[in-house]
Amino acid sequence: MPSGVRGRPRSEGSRQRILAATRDLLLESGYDQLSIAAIADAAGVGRQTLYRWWPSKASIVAECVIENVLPLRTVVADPERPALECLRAWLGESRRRLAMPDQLALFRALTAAAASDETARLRLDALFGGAIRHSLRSALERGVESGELRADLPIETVADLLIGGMLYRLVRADEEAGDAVEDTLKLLAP
Amino acid sequence: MPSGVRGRPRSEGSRQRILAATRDLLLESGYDQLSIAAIADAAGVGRQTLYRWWPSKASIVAECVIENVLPLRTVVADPERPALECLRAWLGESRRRLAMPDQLALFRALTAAAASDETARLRLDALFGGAIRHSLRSALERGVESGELRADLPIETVADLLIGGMLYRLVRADEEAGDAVEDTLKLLAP
Amino acid sequence: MPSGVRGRPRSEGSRQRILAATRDLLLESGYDQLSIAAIADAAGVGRQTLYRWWPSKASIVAECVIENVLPLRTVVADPERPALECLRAWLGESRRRLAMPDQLALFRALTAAAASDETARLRLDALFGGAIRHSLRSALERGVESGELRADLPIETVADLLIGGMLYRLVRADEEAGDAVEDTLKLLAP
Amino acid sequence: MPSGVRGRPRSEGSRQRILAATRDLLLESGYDQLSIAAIADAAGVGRQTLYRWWPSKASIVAECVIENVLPLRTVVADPERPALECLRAWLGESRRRLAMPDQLALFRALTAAAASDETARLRLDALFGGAIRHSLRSALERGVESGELRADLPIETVADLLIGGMLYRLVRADEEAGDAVEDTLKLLAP
DNA sequence: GTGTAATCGAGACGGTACGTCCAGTCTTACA
DNA sequence: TGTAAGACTGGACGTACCGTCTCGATTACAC
Repeated sequence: MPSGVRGRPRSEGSRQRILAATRDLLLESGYDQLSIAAIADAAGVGRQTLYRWWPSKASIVAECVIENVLPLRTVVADPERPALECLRAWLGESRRRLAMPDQLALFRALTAAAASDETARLRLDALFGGAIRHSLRSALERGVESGELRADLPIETVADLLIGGMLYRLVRADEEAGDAVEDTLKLLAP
Repeated sequence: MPSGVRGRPRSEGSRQRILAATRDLLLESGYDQLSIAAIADAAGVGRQTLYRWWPSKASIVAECVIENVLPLRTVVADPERPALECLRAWLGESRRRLAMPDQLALFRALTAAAASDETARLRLDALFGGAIRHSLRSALERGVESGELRADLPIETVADLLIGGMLYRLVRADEEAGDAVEDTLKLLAP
Repeated sequence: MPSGVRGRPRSEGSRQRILAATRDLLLESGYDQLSIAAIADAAGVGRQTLYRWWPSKASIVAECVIENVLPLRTVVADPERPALECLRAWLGESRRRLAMPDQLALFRALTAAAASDETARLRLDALFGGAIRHSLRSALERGVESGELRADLPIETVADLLIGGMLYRLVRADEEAGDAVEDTLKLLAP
Repeated sequence: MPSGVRGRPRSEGSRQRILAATRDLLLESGYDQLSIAAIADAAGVGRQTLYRWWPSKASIVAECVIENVLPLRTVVADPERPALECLRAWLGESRRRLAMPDQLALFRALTAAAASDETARLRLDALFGGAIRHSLRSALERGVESGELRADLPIETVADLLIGGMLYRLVRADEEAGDAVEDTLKLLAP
C-alpha cells in the first residue's frame, strides 16, 4: 500500500524555531522592523523555507498567535462564575494588559498586520471573532438569563462594542481617565 | 531691527503638492504600496524636501487627514437636530463609508499607520480624539439633557465604545449581521 | 566528504557584463561621470551585485584594466628585436596613444582612480609595476648586455623614470616640444 | 564722479577663510571626501559665494596651491650652489616629502584633481610646469655649463623625466628599493 | 541497496525603497 | 550689488530586504 508522500518531509524543528524567532524579534522591535531575512537568520533556517510555507510576514505572525507562541492567552470568561464578574474580570484584565508596554506593542503589531494584510486579517479574525467573541457572547447570554444584565441587551452588538473599545485603546495616544470598567458595566445593567 | 528669519522660506506650493500626491497614491494603491520616492516624483519635488519636513511616511498620511486632504470629512453631529437623530446619522453614515472599498482601504491605512508609528498615532488621535470624540460627546450630553438618552449615561465611556465599534469593523474579515445601529441606540435609551 | 562550497555560485556572466559596461561608459563619458547605478543598469545587473564584489568604483575600473577589457594592451618589448629598437617603439607608441583623445581620457581616469583609491592603486600598480615595468627592465638589460646602452645604467631607476615620463604627460595641460623620444634614448646611450 | 564699481565689493576675508577651510578639509580627509557644502560651512560662508567665484571644487584646490595656502613649498634649486648639489637636494627632499603621509595624501589629491578636471590641470600645470620646471631647467643648464653634467644633456626631456619620476611614486603602491637619487644623478653625469 | 524526489542550509541573483549627502540654483533679509 | 542663510529640485550613494534561483547535502519512500 503506497504512501502518498514522497521526498524529505517538512522539518517540524525548523517550523518551531521559525515561530520562536518570530516571537522574539516581534517582542524586541515591533512588527514594522520585523524582516523575513532576520527571522530566517535568527532561526538558522534557509530563506526559502519561509517562502515555501508562508505567503507573507503577516501570516507567520498570525500563526504565532494561533499556536499560542505569542503570550496572548486571552482572558476567557469562566462559565462557572457569575456573568457580571466574568465581564468585569475581562474588562479589567484587558486594560491591565494594554498598560504593559510589551503587550501593548504586541497588540499594536497584530493590529497593523490585520490592517494591512488580508491573510493575517482572516487568521486573526478567526481568533478574536472566534475564541474571544464567543466567550464574551456566552457571558452576556448568561447575564441576561440570570437577570444580571438588561433583558433587551443586543448581544452581538454589545460584544462588538466591547472588543472595539479594547481596540480603540491601541491606537490612542493619551491615557484614559475615569473608571471605564464600571461605566461599561453600568451600561449593560438592568 | 533685524528679522529673525533668514534664508529661503518653506515652499507652501510644494507642501500642497506633496499632500495631494500622497492622497492620490494612497487611494490608488493603499498604504503598504505607498513609497516616499513615489510621492516625491508624483509631486515633482525633491526627496529631501519630504525628509526635511516629515519624519516618516505615516506622518505625511496623518497630515493629509488633518488638512482634510483625504476625503474623511467626518459626520459631525449637528447641534440643531435632536441628539438621537444625530447619533443615528453618525452610526449609519460611518457604516456606509466602511462598506465602500475605497474608504475602507483608506481607514485601514490610517489604522496601520497609527498602530506602527508614534508620530502618526499622535496626529490621528488629535483628530479622532478631538473632532470626532468632541462632537459625539456633545451629542450625548444633549441627549441626556433632553431626556432622549439614559440619565446615568457614562458619556466618556460610551464615546470610546462607539468609536471603538467603528474601528473593530476595519480589522474584521467577515460581514456584520443584524441592525447594529438600532441595537446600539437601544443601549443608550432610557 | 562534503564540499566547502555552499549556496548559489557567483555568476561569471554578470561579472563579464559589468566589466564590459564599465568599459563602455568610461570611454563614453570619463571617470568622474561614471556612476555605479549607471554601470548596474547598463549591465542589466542588480546594484548590490556590484557592492558585493567590489569595494569601490575605482576598483571596478582597475579590474577592467587587469582583465584587458580596456584597450590598454601595452606595447611589450619584443625579445627578438634589438633593445634600442624596442625602447624606441615603446616610447613612440606610448606617445602616440596619449595623443589620441580617447586613450588620453582613459589613462587620466586610471590615474585619478589610482590617486584616490587604495584598492585601485594596488591593482593598477600590479599591472604597471608588473607587466610594463618587467618588459622595460628586460629590454634595458638586453641593451646593456649587447652594448647598445651604457654599461653602468641603473636599470630600476631608468624604468621608473620612463614610466614617470609617460605619467607626467597625462597631467600636463600643454603640448610637448622637441623630439622627446630620441632625447630620451640619447640619455641611455653609451 | 562715481566709481565704475557698483554694489558691495568682494569680501577678501571670505576668500581667505574659504582657502583656509579647503586646506584643512583636504589635509583631513582627502580630495574625494572634499565637498563644496563642507567648505562653505567650515568657512562660515554662503554656498553661493563659492559658486560665484570658482567653477569647480578642483579649481579651489588649485588656487590653494597657487596661493601657497597648502604646504607645498617645493624645493627650488638655489642658483648660488653647484648644480649637482641642487639636483641632489631636490631629488632627496622630494622623496622625503612623499614619505610623509600628509604630504603624500596631499599630492595624491592634487594628482586626482589634475587628472579629472581641466581647470585644475591648467592651474596646477602652471605651477609645476612653471616654478618647478623652471628651476630644474636652470640647474641643469648650469650643470652643463660648469661641466658637472653631460654636455649633450637634453634639458627639457630630462626635466620632464625627473618630474615624472616623482609623479610615478604617487600612484605606486609599494616601496622603492635602491638609491634612486644617486642612480638618477649618475645618468646625468658626464 | 539503489534510485527518485522533495526539503534542507546557504547564499548569489535582479530589483525596489530606504534615508543621507551633495550639486547647483533660487529666494529671502541684511549690509 | 554682495553676502550668509537656508530651502529648492535632482540624483548618486551605500544599505537593507524582497522574492527567486541555484547549489550541495540530507532524508524519506519506492523499487
